[in-house]
Amino acid sequence: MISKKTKYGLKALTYLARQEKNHPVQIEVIAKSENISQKFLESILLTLRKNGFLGSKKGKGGGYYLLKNPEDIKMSAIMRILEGPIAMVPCVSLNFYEKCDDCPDENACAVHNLMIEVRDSTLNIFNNRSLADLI
Amino acid sequence: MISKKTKYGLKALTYLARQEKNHPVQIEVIAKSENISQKFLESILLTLRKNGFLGSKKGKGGGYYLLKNPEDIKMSAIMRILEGPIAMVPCVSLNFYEKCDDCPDENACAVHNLMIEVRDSTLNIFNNRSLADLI
DNA sequence: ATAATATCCTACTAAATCGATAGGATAAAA
DNA sequence: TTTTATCCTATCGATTTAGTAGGATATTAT
Repeated sequence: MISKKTKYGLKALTYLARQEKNHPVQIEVIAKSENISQKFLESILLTLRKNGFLGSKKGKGGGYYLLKNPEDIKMSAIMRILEGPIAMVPCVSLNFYEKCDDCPDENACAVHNLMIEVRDSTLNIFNNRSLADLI
Repeated sequence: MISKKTKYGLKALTYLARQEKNHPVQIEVIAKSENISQKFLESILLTLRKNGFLGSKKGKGGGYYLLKNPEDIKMSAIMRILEGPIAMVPCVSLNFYEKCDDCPDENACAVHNLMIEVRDSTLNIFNNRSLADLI
């Protein structure tokens, strides 16, 4: 299950992807349109900006806007920033790898190989879908 | 990410799948072999028994054993008992469906359709793999 | 009978995560 | 200089996670 943070972030990004490029949208507008707590969304958009997906403008007429074309923003990149690992176990994650405490040998772990398969199939989707596909 | 409960449960099930059928194994033996807290594993095996995957025997020579052949135990069934929904959002779950508070119309939700795709690809793996495939 | 063995069951707990909320600082535009 | 809107840090209640404690129950062996 993904967190609300991730879900709200995805909805906000698709909202922005539907706008004309470089036209900033205020947090309040997105929050109301998507039924999201404004303050919560504020923090989500902030992390998306800090990670290079969004630009922002302060003052009147300000807001957030996409920095790239929706076609050029891979779902896998978004998911990793918002949700973290795509894999179901840390020992199988490509970007957030961690060793399991209970496994002396990863390759001997039955769970390991199944989870690699799941990771690959999920990644195959997220790598081949862009923000443009969500609209 | 799956919980430790799920991971430990899977490891314990594969341990039992490697035994001769109907030969009970004590919690302690599995726990030590797989480096799992015995008390924690106890509660996991209990839920697996209550959900029809395992049988148990008390007293000396007792323990847990599989009730079906490993080939006949689908990964999807195990995952749903141990982890819950396979889907990434409740509104896309087949067995644990819940409506999203923020979505007036599911079919209009951009996230929804992507998550259906992910669910189907994951389910495709879990439905076509059995406990026997983990050994 | 009774002692030993191993599951059964309920309750509790510390730590982490989640989904926010509060309140002011900062920058840009009118 | 006022208004607007993002920026930033800190806090918080509720829930979940990963266990732990301790005894009740059932089975087997002596």
